[in-house]
Amino acid sequence: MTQPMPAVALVPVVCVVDDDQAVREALASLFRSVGLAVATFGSAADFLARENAAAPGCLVLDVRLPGVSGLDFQSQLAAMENSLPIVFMTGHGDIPMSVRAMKAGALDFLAKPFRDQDMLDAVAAAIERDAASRRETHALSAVRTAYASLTPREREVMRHVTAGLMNKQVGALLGLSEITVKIHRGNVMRKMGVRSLADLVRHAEALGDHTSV
Amino acid sequence: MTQPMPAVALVPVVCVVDDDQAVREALASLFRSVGLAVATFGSAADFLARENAAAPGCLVLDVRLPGVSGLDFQSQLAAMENSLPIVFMTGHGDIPMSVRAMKAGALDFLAKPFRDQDMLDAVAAAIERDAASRRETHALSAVRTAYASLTPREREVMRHVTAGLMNKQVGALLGLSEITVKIHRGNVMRKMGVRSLADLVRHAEALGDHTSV
DNA sequence: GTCCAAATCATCCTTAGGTATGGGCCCCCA
DNA sequence: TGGGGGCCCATACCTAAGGATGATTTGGAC
Repeated sequence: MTQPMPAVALVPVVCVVDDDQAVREALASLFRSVGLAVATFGSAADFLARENAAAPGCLVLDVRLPGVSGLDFQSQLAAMENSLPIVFMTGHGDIPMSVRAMKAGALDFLAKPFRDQDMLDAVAAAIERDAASRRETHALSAVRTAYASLTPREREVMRHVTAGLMNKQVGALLGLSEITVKIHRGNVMRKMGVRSLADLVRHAEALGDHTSV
Repeated sequence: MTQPMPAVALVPVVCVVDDDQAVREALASLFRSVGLAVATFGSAADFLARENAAAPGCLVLDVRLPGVSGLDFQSQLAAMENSLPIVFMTGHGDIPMSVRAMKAGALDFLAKPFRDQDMLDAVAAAIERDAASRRETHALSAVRTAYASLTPREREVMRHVTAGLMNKQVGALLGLSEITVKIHRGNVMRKMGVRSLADLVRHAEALGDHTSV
């Protein structure tokens, strides 16, 4: 369906999942009319089996799907840490359904028939959110990689240093001399790629928000 | 600083706003049956004029209200920075209405008739969110107060110091001698109530997340 | 005019942090 | 049986940071 083009990997793709081919084609035409790349799928399984699964963009999902429901599929995607923003659409939805989807993190929930512009607005917002999410994830991944290169001892020292303790206090806590703490601390600064304690604290906070909590 | 507040101020209150007195009484009875404090209002204006407006809790709001709609009222509350979580209910709602409410931050949106337990669950979740929000706000208010006591110069120094610059670099940027920067820096540490640069950086981050963005 | 807070700078001293050099111990793996 | 990595410690030296004391200038409040 899509050509293996690595260069296109950074172009946001609107993934349309609907069992009605006419709907898929209509939506694909709509999105292409505003210059968006589109990939269409007839089922959740087809979507999961797609190539270029790491591509940015968003997911336009019919609530009623063959096999698994759109809401359950949303839960599955969340469980597998797929953070692609979802725009739901439905022809026979009700309020509890839409509320459940929104509470589960859906970006929008459109009842058919919807105006084309509403769908385009929702998709544009979803793509923007995905881009922001990816920027944040990308920035964090570098910090994670650096942190992974630390030895256990260095991580202990980093934890206490970013907590505001002095080298001598860290040494007392860990049963080390202040000199050794200094060495570990220097290694931490070098491996984490920071040149100031302020930056190290910020990196530690970014890691803590996603790992230890 | 403030007058001693009555102990009831810390008990979460469920504020019910509905123009139908029968609905108000039924909901009040429901909430009281599980030990919750309740206050009922026949209109948005009545709610805004309520006493003890700073009490924690949540808001149970009918979408259809006399005068202003529940959704517009939600926007008004957000504009006046009232962060009380809102549980909507409606007898004649539709999906776009519920989606708009959820996107605007509503905690839940229940279509009448709803099960009592669903309402109780929604209110319990809303109260919990409010409590968490107030804990965070309370922790931040102390930092804000401390920051407000800084002089303009001290804030500049704090900004550069938390950015990771050395005293001499700050001095060069601000056209000051390193000695002066040290004095300002010491004042910042004292006024902000921190004893380590790490804590100062964290406080600066907490402030920045809510003030500069 | 006087008082005070803010802002500025200086000297002196102490502590803390950073780096370099050198060495020792232990464990795993080629 | 090496070598390497992790971990530990020491001396030495330099820079950075923090605090104390003293002082000046400026601008606004009383």
